[in-house]
Amino acid sequence: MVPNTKPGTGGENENRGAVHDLVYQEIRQSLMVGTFTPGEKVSLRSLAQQVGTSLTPVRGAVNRLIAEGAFQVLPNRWVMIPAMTEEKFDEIIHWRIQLETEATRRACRNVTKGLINKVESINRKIHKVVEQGRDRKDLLNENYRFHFTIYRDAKSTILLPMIESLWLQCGPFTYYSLLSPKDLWDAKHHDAIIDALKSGDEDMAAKAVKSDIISTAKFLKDSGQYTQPKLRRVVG
Amino acid sequence: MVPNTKPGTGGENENRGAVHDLVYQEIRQSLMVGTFTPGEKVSLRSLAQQVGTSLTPVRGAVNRLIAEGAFQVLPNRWVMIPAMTEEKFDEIIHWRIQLETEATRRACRNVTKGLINKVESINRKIHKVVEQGRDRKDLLNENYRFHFTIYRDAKSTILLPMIESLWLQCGPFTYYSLLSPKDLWDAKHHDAIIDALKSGDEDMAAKAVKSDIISTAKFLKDSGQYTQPKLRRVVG
DNA sequence: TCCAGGTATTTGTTATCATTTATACGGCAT
DNA sequence: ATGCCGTATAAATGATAACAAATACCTGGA
Repeated sequence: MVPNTKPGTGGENENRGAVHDLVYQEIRQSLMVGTFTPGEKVSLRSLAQQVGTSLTPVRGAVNRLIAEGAFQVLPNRWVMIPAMTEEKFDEIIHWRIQLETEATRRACRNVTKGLINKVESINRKIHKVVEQGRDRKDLLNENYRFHFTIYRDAKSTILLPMIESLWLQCGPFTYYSLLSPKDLWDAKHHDAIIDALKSGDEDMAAKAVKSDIISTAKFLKDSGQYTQPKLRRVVG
Repeated sequence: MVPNTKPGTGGENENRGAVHDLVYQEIRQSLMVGTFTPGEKVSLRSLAQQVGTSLTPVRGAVNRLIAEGAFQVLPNRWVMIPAMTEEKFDEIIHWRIQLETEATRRACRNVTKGLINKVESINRKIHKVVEQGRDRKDLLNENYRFHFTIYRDAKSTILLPMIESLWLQCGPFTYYSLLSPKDLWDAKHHDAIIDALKSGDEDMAAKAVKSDIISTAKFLKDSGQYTQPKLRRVVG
């Protein structure tokens, strides 16, 4: 984060006119990586202080995240990370299966060598991280990259935002469930997905993705808890 | 729209603290009712002038609408009403069927006399408007109310926003297709939906909703055109 | 007549300030 | 000691101004 320049001051940042996008990405990343806990309240001012800009771009980013379901507005007009319930989680998983299998099918139909290479590369990295043990944040990021690299090739402006929204809605919960180290999540279905992409068999690809989602969901449900802390202030 | 009060001026409006919501509703209404045409560019300042506020609340509303897919951001950072293509339309219809049948099923499961009364009342109004001829704007509004009165009773924070988004994305196109007066759209499947709700038969309800969506979509595809004008300035 | 370059206008973006509203804290009465 | 009321603090919200970039327009030359 660069700006916070006075109105008149030129500001020595390239890529001007996109600060709220950077803020959006930063908050989104924080959501995916456990900086916020479900049920936690956040204030625009603390976010602004965190990212080092004024409120304006933060408001833009937060508004977008609210519309995407990542944040929730309380009657007080305060913003919080939605709590997760089992019912909600099951519903999200249900629609993730519907939408993501279809996206995978479409990606399968116009599969290219480039896609294969990209997902194989990402998958290698995932396996390496899993073997080496820790670093769950990287795991979450790479898992996201793995799936959305495929979904993007579905070339659908309808599907992609809906899937993104669903991921965003279970992002914080996912991280906190992953914290409980009973088992270690491995990306064991990823290879099946890649094989299906290689063979161009969309039924197989859809089945593999479904298995991946279900097994990950089961893993989360086993290790996660729906009780939400509601403690923790975001900054000082 | 009331405000545009100078910072110091008190401003004699009730319901303060929700201006951007009003703006959102107003723009949304405009989208549903044909004030904007697919492919048209809109500027924040003209919108602000239209609704009589400063840019700030407009920006909030527009950001939300962008996230919901109702607006689209061009590389220039300009905002436009997305154009509709046949492929996109088919995809939207496909998912509308999936999501709305499920929402209807859920509403059917916890159906109440209150819901029946509400939808019957709305449906009567629709039939009256259809008989009397014109007034397409009212027709669109009441049709929206009819369906979402049901969907809201599905009590799902996951489903409802997704369905809203899909409606919003085909809103402007819907109106413009409705302009071509080859036939007149009638709500002929609404009665079947109501009957199904009354009997609590969720399979029947789902089937009725699916028929409604398909027939409405067919109507739009017959009368509508995907070519988008791209003319028209929003105001002076 | 058509094209190029420069200026003016439009538009988005951000920062700042004023206002309002809701929560939190502290004192008073019971 | 506990509950209620008034003040203080913190929060979102809206308006405005300054800036940057892109577009539109206008002028001059070929």
